[in-house]
Amino acid sequence: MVDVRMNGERTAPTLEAVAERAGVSRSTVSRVINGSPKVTPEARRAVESAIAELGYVPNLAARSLASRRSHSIALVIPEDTSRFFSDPYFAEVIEGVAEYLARSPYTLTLLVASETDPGRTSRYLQGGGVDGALVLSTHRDDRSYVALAGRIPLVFSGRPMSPHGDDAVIVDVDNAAAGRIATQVLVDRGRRNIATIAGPQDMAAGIDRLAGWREALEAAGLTPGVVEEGDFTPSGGAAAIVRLLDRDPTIDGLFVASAQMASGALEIMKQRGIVVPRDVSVTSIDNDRFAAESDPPLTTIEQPTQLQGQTIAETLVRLIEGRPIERVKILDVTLIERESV
Amino acid sequence: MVDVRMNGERTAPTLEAVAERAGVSRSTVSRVINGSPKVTPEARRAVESAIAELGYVPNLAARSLASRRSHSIALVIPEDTSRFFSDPYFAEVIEGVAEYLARSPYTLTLLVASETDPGRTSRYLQGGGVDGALVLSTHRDDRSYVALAGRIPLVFSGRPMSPHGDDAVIVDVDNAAAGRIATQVLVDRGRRNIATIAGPQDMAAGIDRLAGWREALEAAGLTPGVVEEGDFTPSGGAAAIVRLLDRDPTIDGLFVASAQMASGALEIMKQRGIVVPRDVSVTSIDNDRFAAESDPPLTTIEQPTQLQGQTIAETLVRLIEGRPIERVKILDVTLIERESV
DNA sequence: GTGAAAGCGCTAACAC
DNA sequence: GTGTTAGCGCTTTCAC
Repeated sequence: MVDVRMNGERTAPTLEAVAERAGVSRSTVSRVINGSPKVTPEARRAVESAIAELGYVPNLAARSLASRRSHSIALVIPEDTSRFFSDPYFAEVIEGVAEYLARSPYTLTLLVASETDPGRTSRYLQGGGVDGALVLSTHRDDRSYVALAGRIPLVFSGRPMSPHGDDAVIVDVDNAAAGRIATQVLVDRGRRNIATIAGPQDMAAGIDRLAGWREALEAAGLTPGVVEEGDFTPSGGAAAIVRLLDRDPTIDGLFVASAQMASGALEIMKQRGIVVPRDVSVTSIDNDRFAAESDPPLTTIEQPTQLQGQTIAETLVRLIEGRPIERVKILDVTLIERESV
Repeated sequence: MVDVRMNGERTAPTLEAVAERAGVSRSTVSRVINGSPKVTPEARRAVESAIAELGYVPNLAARSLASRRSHSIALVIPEDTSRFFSDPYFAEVIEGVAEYLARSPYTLTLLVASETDPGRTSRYLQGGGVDGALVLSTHRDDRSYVALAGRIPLVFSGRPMSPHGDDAVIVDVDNAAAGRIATQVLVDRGRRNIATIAGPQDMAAGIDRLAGWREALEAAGLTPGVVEEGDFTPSGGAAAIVRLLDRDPTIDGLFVASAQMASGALEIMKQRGIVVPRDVSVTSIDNDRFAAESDPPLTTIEQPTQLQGQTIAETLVRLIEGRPIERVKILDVTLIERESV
């Protein structure tokens, strides 16, 4: 039987067409496609050539309807798009995720969360289109994602801010240690009036890094210097240092919670004739281009960003497949020494 | 009847459960979900509250299997991930796409093309998981995508390099005009020995911009200066200007095919004591942070990047829905005047 | 306006 | 190892 249509519209070949052509049943075709070992070499070859001749491609919807798994996972992009793309951190996480998944049968889908209709994203995720999702934590209200965790496999990159039960799966870097180590460097350099430009206090990373700064100071028996909050961006850092110097022009040490903010702060300090590190020693977090290209280059904390990406991906896949996981995994950070202290 | 399982595993409520609870048929539920007008207000309310009470979410796989449309479109990310994220151009295109789609029933999926298995991406796209795809053109071999155009709705952002029939749908900016205008500025400033750092000659944008430069020079009766090729990145631009000055240190005008390359070139020129624009006038293409933050700020060509994103999205949606489209759409560019000429 | 019935294209027991 | 038989959860004619 030949497929003839009045309008010439071609229909994509189905698994059934492959079966007919190869002279086997649909089950056998399905087995070949899914790599089952229970197929004789002859049958396999017959099916494979039928597939090639027909240019057959399995229908994903049918497959996942029947098997109840899509073999695709989502990485939700919750921030406004422009911030997401301008922050090298996200790019590295994604690289790690993509790298891990390339070696797995899972496809990565970056889901741009609609700001206009937040429910839409969560509906999509619950609709079975993906087997699970990766959520990069943000300051935004992440309650809806936390709630989702009970319905589909979910892994958070960074601790979510919303109250989450003891069941949220989280991969985070040791932000408190990062703050502590970066501050300790300042202490070790003999700095005594150590201020900080903290990250947003509605983000876990912002809170934990500030806590680390405070801990290091207390451990050293020093009085914490002034604190100003920035939004993790260069301009936020610039604005923060202005306020900070207004409040206390006598600081001799400064811990900045992100390299982006530090680069903004450094520029203002240069304008004001403050020489780093002669007048003020500066340390930061993130080993990205902002840290390497600032003037002077920053002594900073490197987070294993790509590893974090790989780890959230691996954890999610294990979660989906029911294999054992660590519910909370904290990754270690490293000190990178440069000229800013 | 109550859903009781030995293992306590909860099953997602189906459309049928909603129908039962609302006391209507499955068809009616389906009509409500899909916004059909042929439902009485009472039936609609009954269904809606049943949906809310059950927390029902339609199964996407089943829906698209039955309706043969997924209401989701893919934006294929073909470049290596890191380049993709470091280029502000892509971010802006995506913003445009996301903005348009937010107002439509379509969901955007960024598909990270697997380098290890190129066929995988194209199989995914053919598998019916998406109704169509957006492809950002690259220097990479894009033959596989061009071929795909015959099988699923596809819109190219930028002219693909591979031979494409007269049926490829393309949205591009007027790169030739961009090159012409940027070069004309140099001519108007009285520059006579005008060189260029061209983009990669295996990318349409690189080729067209170089052609524009040449056209402007010929129209002005000037002999084209030296040409060096860069890879659109700052370091590529730096390397190119070194070679270029080696070949001809007497240039008084320079057209650079991307702001990123121009920022790299500017740095080298500064190092060598070449003062811009006193010694050499420079123009470029792209109005991004590289153009605005370079020293001096660049006179450059602004491409309507976000509009391009909106346009490719709109074109694809129209294509999917069988509405009329312009097969090739060329967007106009604008001159931005700053201090580099 | 509403319901019944017939699939969409595939996987997954189960029997052979 | 292979085929047969049921669905997966939804949309969609087609009668009513």
